[in-house]
Amino acid sequence: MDKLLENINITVNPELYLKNPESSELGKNIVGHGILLIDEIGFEKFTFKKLGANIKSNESSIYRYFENKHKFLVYITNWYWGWKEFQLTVSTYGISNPHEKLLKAIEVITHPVVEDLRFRHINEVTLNHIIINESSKSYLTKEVDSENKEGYFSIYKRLVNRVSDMIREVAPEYGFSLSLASMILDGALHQHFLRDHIASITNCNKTTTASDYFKDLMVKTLKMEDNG
Amino acid sequence: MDKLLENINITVNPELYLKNPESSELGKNIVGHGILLIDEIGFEKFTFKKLGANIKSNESSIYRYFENKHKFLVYITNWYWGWKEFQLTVSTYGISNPHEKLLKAIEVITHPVVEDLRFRHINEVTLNHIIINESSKSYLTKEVDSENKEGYFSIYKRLVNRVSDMIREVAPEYGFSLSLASMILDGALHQHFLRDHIASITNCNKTTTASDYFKDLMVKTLKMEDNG
DNA sequence: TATAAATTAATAGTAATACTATTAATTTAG
DNA sequence: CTAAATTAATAGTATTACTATTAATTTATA
Repeated sequence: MDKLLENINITVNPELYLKNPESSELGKNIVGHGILLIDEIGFEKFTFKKLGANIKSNESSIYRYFENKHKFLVYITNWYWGWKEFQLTVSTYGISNPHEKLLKAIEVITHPVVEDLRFRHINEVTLNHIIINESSKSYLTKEVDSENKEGYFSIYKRLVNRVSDMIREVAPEYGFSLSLASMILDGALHQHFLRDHIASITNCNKTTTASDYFKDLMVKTLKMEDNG
Repeated sequence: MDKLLENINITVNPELYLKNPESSELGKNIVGHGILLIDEIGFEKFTFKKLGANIKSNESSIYRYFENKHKFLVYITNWYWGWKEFQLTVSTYGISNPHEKLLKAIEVITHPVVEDLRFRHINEVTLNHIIINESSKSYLTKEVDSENKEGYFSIYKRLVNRVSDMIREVAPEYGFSLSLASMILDGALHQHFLRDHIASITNCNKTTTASDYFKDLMVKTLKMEDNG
């Protein structure tokens, strides 16, 4: 399988860019250093001018790739969820037991990210920080309905559906598989945020992980302990 | 009890304003119309200049009350959670059965908001929209740690703790009461958002409510059906 | 009721943001 | 080798998010 996975690349909705950033060195630099800069100064203070200075390129050159910083954020968010979906597919592929499969999926979603060397221009750990701290700003906008129609969130929706399907395989009679799946994706990010910044209102920390919490929640909600 | 409740007002951290907006007509106008304007155009496009035009007052007059629009958002978010905490206290006050009490709390948190005529300058239904769509922007910032120290989120944290306490009364052996409580508060907002904008990844709608989902989740997670 | 104090309004100004437009220089492709 | 495509550089604009100053109005109190 190794060889097969080497030349994987994550496909992102072409609506999100003017020129595919994967198609040139400058493009990869924009994405790679854009991620580092957003993590450093936050999305509000992030501008293409600053990014241009950062990569010793020009503001206007970046505008040839992305229309504005909002689309840039949606782009990297899509990339992240595409990457997660890929990991989910690979790591649950061989598992036939539905219980085991679902728990593995929860693990992939809730565990801290580690660097993926196959994508050298992207630092996935930093990207994960951005997803935790900034990604909700990509959909909490007045344009969410039109952007949803344009398919800006389709990768994320597909991922929720995959998890929902796994839930239904374990508990066909459970009526809230979509809500549970979407809550786990969002909730995991939220718990990670609280652990790092408002620790007094979460039980998640280094020893008790978010994975532990969500696996326990899943087992109890779907009554998985009885017939595993 | 009615008389007692008539002159309630919600106390918000004075760090958040320069002059208490409750102390004058202009101040109440700023808050009341600020809420309507944010709901109308979104927080990103909201400016004090536009709000000034809206209430036929001057931009600089608004700056006498609030340092910037971020503090304004934190202020109205605090007001909202203070108001919710008050509702929670009142509606669970007489209930001695812990199961019943917790389910009532979940209901208060997850049910759609209705207007509270005791606060005439604030439209709570609109404010609830803002909490769903914009409130996470009040803490997803680079300043979250220092603002947390200054007590910007203390009302919210107190509310999470109250719910967590109720959870522990029902299930003392459950180890994730804080995470569960914080997830319900955040998750309820998220499910409401999805219902309104990305409906394909939630089971919540007019007939199956977010309340139904979260109550079911609570009952199963804490095994409340066995010994209620 | 006069007058001082406090509040509110109005005007002007600034650095930065989020772009667009144009032209020049460089690279790449057939 | 030349045309096309890409990238860089420069300049410009409306808006944002404020600050500072002064004037007008309201309110409190002696």
